[in-house]
Amino acid sequence: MSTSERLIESTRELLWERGYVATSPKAIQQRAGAGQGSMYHHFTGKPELALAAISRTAQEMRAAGEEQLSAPGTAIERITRYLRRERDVLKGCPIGRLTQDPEIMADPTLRAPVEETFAWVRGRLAEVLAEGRARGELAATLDVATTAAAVVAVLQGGYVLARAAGSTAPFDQAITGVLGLLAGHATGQG
Amino acid sequence: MSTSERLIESTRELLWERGYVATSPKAIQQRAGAGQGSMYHHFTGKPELALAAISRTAQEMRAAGEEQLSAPGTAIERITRYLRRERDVLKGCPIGRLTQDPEIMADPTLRAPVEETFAWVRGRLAEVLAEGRARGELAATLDVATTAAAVVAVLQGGYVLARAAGSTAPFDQAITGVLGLLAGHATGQG
DNA sequence: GTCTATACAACGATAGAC
DNA sequence: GTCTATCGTTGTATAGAC
Repeated sequence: MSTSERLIESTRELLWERGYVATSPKAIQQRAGAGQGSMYHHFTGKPELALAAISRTAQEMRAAGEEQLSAPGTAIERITRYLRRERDVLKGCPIGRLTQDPEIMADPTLRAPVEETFAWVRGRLAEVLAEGRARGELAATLDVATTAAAVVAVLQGGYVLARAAGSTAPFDQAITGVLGLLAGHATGQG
Repeated sequence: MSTSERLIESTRELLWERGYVATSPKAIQQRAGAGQGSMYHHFTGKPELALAAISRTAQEMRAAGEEQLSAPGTAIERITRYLRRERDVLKGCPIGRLTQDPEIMADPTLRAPVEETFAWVRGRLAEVLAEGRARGELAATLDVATTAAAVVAVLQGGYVLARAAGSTAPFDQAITGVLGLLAGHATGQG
């Protein structure tokens, strides 16, 4: 792996573990096994490196989500697979956590991938729900946009609860809870 | 207001706006209108000051939640009032955001109030749901613990979505969404 | 109780040799 | 492309006068 690649991957890990403000160029260099000068040769500074890292993570998250949500099955099955796929729950969401970082939010360039990722997930979930509704699998009265927002919110909030508790249990409970609520809107005719 | 009080209040604001890592003693002093020596006279350092600030915020959050959840009305009405009460949505949850701060999570003393606050909210919501179920207002099949976790998660996740979007709209949608899902489990006999 | 002075490490970046 | 040296600033805290 090239030095440039190692720098980006190290930044991705550190942004996930510690966030932007708490990640220093020095820490990135050490994890990448690169020197000071090497990092500043490949990147203009911390913001440019962070943008490369965040863009890549956003891209991967979207690809992973698309994999679960475009798979065959009923809407509820696909959403269940999306919510229950293997996750590093206690590490939190690598994109969601960035919303708490003041310097990320203050920089439109760094914030854009975060904003786009959540807009995409909400839209994609709403599409899946709309398909289920159109097939008669879900109640005709179900509002797909607000339901999609609630589903993504449970995911993001589940991470918060898990980290607060120091346990994955609240995350699993929240997922089970929202799937139980959603089941009440299935027609049984999927 | 005493200097000590001003220091605690300034710390509360800064922890909310920027988090622990990104909040410096200097910034706290400036906002409080206090000098360097004055701060270190009243507190041993940043961690002790943060503990005072976090404890107070946790206490207030709990009191506010209790106010909505103990009010008269059906379970759904009380939870609706809790979820829809006025909030500084774009600032995020002052307690929830701390779960993303590496130094808060690494310090058991600072983390304890965060953990306790969410444990309390989940338990209290489960009680309200159990009351509604006992009264025949909610379906007997409803799992109160997982539903409570889902409701809190929607709240916390709603903040994340709103900050990512730079708009309160996704927060409101997520709340509307989960209340819509919950309505499907009402018996209509409350 | 509050102030100024001081200390020392870390941060984020630049300079210039190799 | 990578290294070491250097820089100015900020973070966090202590010392000691008033």
